[in-house]
Amino acid sequence: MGNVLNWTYIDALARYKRMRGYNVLFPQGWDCHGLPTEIKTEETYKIKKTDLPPAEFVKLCKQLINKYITIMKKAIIRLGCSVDWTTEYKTMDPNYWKNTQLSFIQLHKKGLIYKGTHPISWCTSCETAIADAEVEHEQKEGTLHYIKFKLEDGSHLTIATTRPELLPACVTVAVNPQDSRYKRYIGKNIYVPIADRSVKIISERTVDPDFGTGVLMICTYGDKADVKAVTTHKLPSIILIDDKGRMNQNAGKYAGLTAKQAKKAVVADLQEAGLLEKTEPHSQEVGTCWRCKTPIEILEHEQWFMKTRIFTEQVKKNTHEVTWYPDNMKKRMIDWANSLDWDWVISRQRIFATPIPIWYCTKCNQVIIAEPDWVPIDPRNEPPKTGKCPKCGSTKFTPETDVLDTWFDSSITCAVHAGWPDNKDWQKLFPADVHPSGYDIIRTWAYYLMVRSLALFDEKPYKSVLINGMVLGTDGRKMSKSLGNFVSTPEVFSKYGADAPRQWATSGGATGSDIPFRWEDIEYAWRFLRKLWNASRFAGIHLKDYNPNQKPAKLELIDRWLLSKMEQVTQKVTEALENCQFNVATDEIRKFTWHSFCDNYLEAVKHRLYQPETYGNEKREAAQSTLYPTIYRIIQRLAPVSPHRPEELYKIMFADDKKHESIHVSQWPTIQKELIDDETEKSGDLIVAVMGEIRRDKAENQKPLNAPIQKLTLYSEDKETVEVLCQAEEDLAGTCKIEKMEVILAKGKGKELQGYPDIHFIAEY
RNA sequence: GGGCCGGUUGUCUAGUCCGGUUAGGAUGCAGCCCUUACGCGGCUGAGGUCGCAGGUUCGAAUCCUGCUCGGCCCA
Repeated sequence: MGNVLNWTYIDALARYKRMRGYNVLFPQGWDCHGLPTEIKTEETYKIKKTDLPPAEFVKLCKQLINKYITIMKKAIIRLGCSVDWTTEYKTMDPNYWKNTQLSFIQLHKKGLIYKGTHPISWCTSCETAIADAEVEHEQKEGTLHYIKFKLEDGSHLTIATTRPELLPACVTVAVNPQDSRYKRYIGKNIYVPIADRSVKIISERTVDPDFGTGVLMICTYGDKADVKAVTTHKLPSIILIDDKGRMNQNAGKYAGLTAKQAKKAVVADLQEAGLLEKTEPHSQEVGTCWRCKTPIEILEHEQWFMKTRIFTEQVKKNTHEVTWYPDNMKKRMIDWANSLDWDWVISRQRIFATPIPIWYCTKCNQVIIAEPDWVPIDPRNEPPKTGKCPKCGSTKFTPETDVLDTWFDSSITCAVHAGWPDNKDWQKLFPADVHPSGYDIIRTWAYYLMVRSLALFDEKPYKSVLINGMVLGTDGRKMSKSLGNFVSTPEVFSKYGADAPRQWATSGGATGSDIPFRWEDIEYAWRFLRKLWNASRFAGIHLKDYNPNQKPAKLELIDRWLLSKMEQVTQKVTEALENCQFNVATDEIRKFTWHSFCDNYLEAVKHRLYQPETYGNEKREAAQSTLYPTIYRIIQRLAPVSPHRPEELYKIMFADDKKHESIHVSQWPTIQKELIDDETEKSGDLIVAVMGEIRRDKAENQKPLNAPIQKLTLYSEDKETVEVLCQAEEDLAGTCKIEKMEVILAKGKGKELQGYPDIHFIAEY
């Protein structure tokens, strides 16, 4: 149902803008690459990606993702999204990843892409980098070792660690600046045993004084906190462990041992030196490989980077220039940009992704980057088109086997949709007017689009961002298959069609907020549509002999009341949609339709419609010429949110007269100011209040609603009020079955009219 | 630990930016009603110290401060 939410937002906006006369470009692309697809493929075919050649594995990934695209496309069409399917593309198609590679080459030329080392999570058993999403966390029993670190004055501090084998990689010792026990040691040197060198004690407020002794050793790298500390304090890194999990030459005499063996040896040596104070059992959360459960190591590896931090100020400036719906979401982007510690790591050690168009000369190590006219190209299958190394002339090359981060594909979508790089005039459609997104990916999609667009084109990628929240299950938690609070979209569609869930999506909460899934809300939307259908059917019966082009009839107060309200509501709905306040728009349409129109107006004119012989044909025509534009207006305003039912009604009731191909290309109503009149609305409200009061009175007296009232006497001391009541006497009497009615300019007698202390009445049955 | 969002009737939610309406709607609950569109309906009613404590103001759900409890994202 999450897709229903975000797709409804986009489609409602597209349909609304189309009715406002815009030639809306509504493209659709499928983001295919990435880890989830690889994992799903492995699960589905019960294989490991290393079991077969990369090209074969990619083929399976494609098959699988195509299957899901078919399903999703069906759902989008079923939802009624007005996508222009001629624009459809998939990021895994060479035609698309050609663009991704081209953008890589351009950025490389601009000097914005470089290679550098970076800490990454690594599985020493699978010998591969793994993404954060692949790291599982499990509770493990370990041992906390208390180790003495000597100070220059001969005293010592004791640190607690679960990984004594990392002592040779200890780059600093940290204490909390608030900790009165250790404050005075900050800046002093301390001697690291085993490593046989001194480090400086630093102040770090993330150190928990209650853990162990409150003194923490920072190693490269024991955990993510170490990575963070190294970055913030600009510390060196000493990598101890190799890709297979063995100690390297940095471990000195422990080189060649496994981490486990090394731990044993180090502990024995510490004990011998009298530096091991004590040990105690300790339960801790350990990151493990999702596939083989081996504890992960954080190692440094060479990666490709894009320079992003140099754009931070520009990103912030442009973010402020973008309109955010809702506005507070821009903070997430600003905070994110401010918090970035390092540049964007764009390489991935994976298979199903856009290849990095790079080769290395086997002889002289020269880096060869593809020329713009070579792409799309997969270095894993093809040598560089020059044939020989430009530096040494060698003809042997090693391909770059790393691939690009999926976000490198999707961070050029705004430009690609506009026609870049093939259409010369792509800048006409760039920046995009709207970028739709869930708030959970502002830090990725919205951010990467911005930074890439600034780097490539020196221009922001979008003028506005439309944010949708998450769909919550009936238990109030984010809806997901694993939590078991999942409701499938086809199930909802089969029970209620598409229009009702769309209304649920727009009315479930303010734009950008999470909305809970509730069957009751879908049902309400469905009942509303049925109500509209029945009201239209009723109107249709009475409009059979109505000619929209006939000369306008003289309207009664209640007619003018409805038309004035209709204009006001149209104005409110228009403003709401202009600001992407879909909930406000939907509420206004529903309230007007159900209450003002159905409950009050229709009931108030039935007598005129059914009995022209009593009330006169002119009054029937007045009702007709109010009904007709009102229903048209209702379905027009509803069309962007719930497109199907309004279209059906349009075809039945209006198409012959209005002659648009569809209601969705009809012109959005402009406000007819001459119909708005505050006095009329006030007077009409009074008449509606009297009708309500009579209903109440009948209910209190246990009378049926159509029970006749022999005589109704209304009292008011206000002359204008009396005039208004007299003016609507016939509609009042006709609606409430009042046989004789009297309005008296005098002090009140009888019951008070609710909300009008000046008006009293007596009903005689 | 950092950031953001939220706490409004039994339940879900609008309103908060820009202070003043009888705090709106839905659902649930109770009562009544065959009313020439709709009983898959209509009418009527009950239900709220707007998280807590201060402050600003003639006036606070709304602005400010602190606290508290949830949720999400990032560490």
